[in-house]
Amino acid sequence: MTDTAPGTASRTPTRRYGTRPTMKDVAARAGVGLKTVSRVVNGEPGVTPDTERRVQEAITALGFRRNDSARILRKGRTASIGLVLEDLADPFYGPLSRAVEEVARAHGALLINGSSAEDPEREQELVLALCARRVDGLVIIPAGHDHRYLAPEMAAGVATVFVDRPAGRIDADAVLADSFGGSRDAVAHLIAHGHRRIGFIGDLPGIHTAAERLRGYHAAMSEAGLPVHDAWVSLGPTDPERVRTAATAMLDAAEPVTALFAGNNRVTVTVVRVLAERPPAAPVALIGFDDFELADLLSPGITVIAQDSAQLGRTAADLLFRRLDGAGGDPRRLVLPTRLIPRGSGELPPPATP
Amino acid sequence: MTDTAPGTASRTPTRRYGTRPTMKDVAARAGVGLKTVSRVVNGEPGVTPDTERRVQEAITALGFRRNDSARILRKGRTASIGLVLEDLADPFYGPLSRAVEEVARAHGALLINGSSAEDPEREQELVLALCARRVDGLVIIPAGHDHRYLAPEMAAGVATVFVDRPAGRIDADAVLADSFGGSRDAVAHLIAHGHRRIGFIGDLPGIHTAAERLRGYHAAMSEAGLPVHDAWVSLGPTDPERVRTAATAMLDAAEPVTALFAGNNRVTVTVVRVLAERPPAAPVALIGFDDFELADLLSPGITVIAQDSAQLGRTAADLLFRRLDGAGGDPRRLVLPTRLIPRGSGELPPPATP
DNA sequence: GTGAAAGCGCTAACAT
DNA sequence: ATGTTAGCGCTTTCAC
Repeated sequence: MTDTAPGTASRTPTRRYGTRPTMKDVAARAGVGLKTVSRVVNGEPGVTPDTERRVQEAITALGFRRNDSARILRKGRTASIGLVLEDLADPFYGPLSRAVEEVARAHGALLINGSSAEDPEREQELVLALCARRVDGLVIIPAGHDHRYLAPEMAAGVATVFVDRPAGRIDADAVLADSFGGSRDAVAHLIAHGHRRIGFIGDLPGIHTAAERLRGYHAAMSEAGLPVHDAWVSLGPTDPERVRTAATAMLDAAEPVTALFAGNNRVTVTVVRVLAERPPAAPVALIGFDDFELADLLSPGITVIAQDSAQLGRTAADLLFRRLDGAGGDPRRLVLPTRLIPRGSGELPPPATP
Repeated sequence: MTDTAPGTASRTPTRRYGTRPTMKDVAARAGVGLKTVSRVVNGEPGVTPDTERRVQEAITALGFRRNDSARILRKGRTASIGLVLEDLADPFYGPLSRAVEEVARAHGALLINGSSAEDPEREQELVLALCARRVDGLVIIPAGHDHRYLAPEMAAGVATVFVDRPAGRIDADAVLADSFGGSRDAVAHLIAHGHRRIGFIGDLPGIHTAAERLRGYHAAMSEAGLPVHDAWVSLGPTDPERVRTAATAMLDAAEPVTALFAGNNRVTVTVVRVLAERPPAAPVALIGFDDFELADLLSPGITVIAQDSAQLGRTAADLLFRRLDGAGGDPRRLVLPTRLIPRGSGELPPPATP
């Protein structure tokens, strides 16, 4: 890892790892003042081309790189924003975080991010760590329901925007998809295609989007004058086992559901697997909330309620930087529309009843 | 957003946003010395329960949060690592970055990440920005081919591990999947099932993995004594249009290929679409490098060469932290095995020739 | 056009 | 058990 000049028997003079040259070192080597180095490094005017060259030489010779920690300490702004999401590996959040990053980049800011793993304590821990780093702002996909711990930080000037789910017990900017409307559309679509017994398998009821989607389901059913049996609704964790059990129970009941509405992409994928294992003679209709790759290539294609997660991220980040640029006013709540994409599975009719 | 004490007509004394209380402020309010506050904040011993309580009260009353920029400046270590990848939205990198994050978290470090968008300049810009922040270490999925710009940083003690692709023109740790072996296996599998004319559609030839996969393709063909026609190989960007054109050309040629090997997940998905649009009478065999969700639910299921991207990330991060803990020695290159998962598409025979 | 001095908020080293 | 002093590497201010 260390290289020695060819023909040199002894090691090159020991260079302590972790000790980096500072502006002072560069100044000494170039024979100029500290401030002149600072000017060159930051491209400030007022330096002779000749001195600038000498400083540049010293910089490359020494391998100098400005220490941004010191700079941040002095300037107060970090040019970085924090992103806290639920799970980096969830495909729904990929486009979202990428969009946030693009906006941050356009504003010359770095992205620091972490996953809460849907754990409120971990979310708080992460958020406060980011605050200690003095990020200029935060984009949060909340896992918890009580964000009062953020009040002092926000009062101190940390701009904060919540995405996908609103903040709990605190007033803050939020950018959401229309979970209620999208779900109502989905269920109404199934009803329009003749279904009367429709099941809903959703995420944990504590999660805002899950509750909204359930509300949309109930709204569509009641608007159509249809009853909802307890056995048709299942809320819980989205692990395959739970979803599989729930779906099977609804499909094997005495009066089975003829259509299913899946509350998010993970649920949908598991339901697709369950349906694929059942006799194709009596196909079950399915609509899933969230689009996913290859949904169109399955047979039948999976009808979904699509929300644009990149748009969600972009909108949130835009709002954040507007706040950072001094935009005042009350906390805003932006709700983005969803879109029903019919692909076949949501248009299957119920089995003919004699 | 601002609240006023009830019964107070005038605004509370203007609190400048962005000005946060410091340890000095806390010390003054608690009537103790600065160092005592530091002790309490950092949980160091040597503080009376009573003074500790007074300090804690002052901390919450003032909304104090330690400024980690100052701390970092003083301590020299940032407890953060940087991750530079190609595209946060690519499903292949989700599990990888999540694994890196988990390891970082286990070591009490934060993750700062950015996407290079497969642009070498942007990669360098990002890496150097992270170095300026004095990250303790870097995990890099390189976009460029010349990483000599990193030499001064590495000499200064920034631990660096490359993942998925090796570093260019510099000696550094790398954790790779066995692209060559996996590809050879894939093509040998197709040959074993009777294919003789096999097409390869891969990524840009400058990308290390793409070159290795091409090499594996050639190795398998030549080991079987089969010729390779130029028209059977297409390397280029992975956008759908390019892949679609390449696949169509190979399939519609006078002597069409009877099987395709797709060089990565994006290519595979497009090829699947192309094949789905063609007459099902003469099915074309397909193996894809990289597994992807729902590959088993398509009909036929898609046979793939799977690499464990989470394992790749975990291994890289583990190595990084071992380096940070002082592990010396020459740069290492770790190669993780791949696994062929037969699902149907790779086992289709060539059309019967009379 | 250039540089010296002060200080950002914290921790390390040394008093008391 | 607690406080004081110095200084991390930079930017700000002001003097030359």
